[in-house]
Amino acid sequence: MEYKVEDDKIILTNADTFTPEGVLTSGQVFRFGRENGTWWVISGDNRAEISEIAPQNYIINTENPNFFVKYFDFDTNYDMILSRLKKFEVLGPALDYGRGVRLLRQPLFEVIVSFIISANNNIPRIQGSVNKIAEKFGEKRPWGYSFPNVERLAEASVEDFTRFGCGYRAPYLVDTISRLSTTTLLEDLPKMDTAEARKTLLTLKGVGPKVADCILLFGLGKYDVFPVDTWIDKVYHEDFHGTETCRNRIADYFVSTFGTDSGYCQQYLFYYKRKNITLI
DNA sequence: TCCCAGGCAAGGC
DNA sequence: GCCTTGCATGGG
Repeated sequence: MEYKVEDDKIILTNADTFTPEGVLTSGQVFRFGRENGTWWVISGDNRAEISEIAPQNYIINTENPNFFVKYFDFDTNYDMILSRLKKFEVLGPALDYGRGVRLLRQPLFEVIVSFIISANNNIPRIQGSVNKIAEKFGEKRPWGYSFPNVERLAEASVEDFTRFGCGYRAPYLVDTISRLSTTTLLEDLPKMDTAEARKTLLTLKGVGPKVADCILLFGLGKYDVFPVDTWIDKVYHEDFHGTETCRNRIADYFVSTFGTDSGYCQQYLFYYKRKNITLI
């Protein structure tokens, strides 16, 4: 796969390890859509539109090409990751099906808010809540609304988040956003190793083991984690025939098996397990 | 009506 | 430490 950056676009050729479906509908991002064949995604204060101009050839139109090169992680070689994971026979179907999946490098604050909302929730509802947050507290742009920064979202009340459909997570959001806006945690977390960052994240309201792992994976680029939700729980019992019931121990099992490829492995398995559920 | 969704906090032991 | 319970809300 090769890419070329121009002023207002990225040109992607021989894209054998990238598809819009794979990166956008694999449950790691909540502000995206498709309009007559063209996919769009908003991250932070940036928007991109992805068009397929030929098989495995895409044009990504955006005002910030450099942001999206990093966001889509085009400098990481997925052939290497796939060849390592391919040695595990049980992963075969998931790797074939999810060949276009990549792990996005997303803005930390947006990931923390989004995944606190994700707890015991379903993806369409999460999308609704995150988009309403942007529409009420983000900056209006020609292309829509940015996701608010921490200072701006610290103005939101429990009632606001309840109105956005966040349910019982509303007070957790207010508490955690207040803490993030009055400390240097958002600057400090990226400097920590996985264990220290995880321990720190677990002190945030609304952040337990699974949400912490999602933040580490999607917002901090830590790949030695394996978020275990209800779908991965099914994978563990149905496909790996595991006997543990405690999700912490299930996560430990996967990390000890897949090491620093755990995050990638988890995303392929999650995407494959939900293959009959369409988000767009 | 019941079950489910990218689980977590709080309380009891 | 581990185990149980309550929890908002919309969709199947």
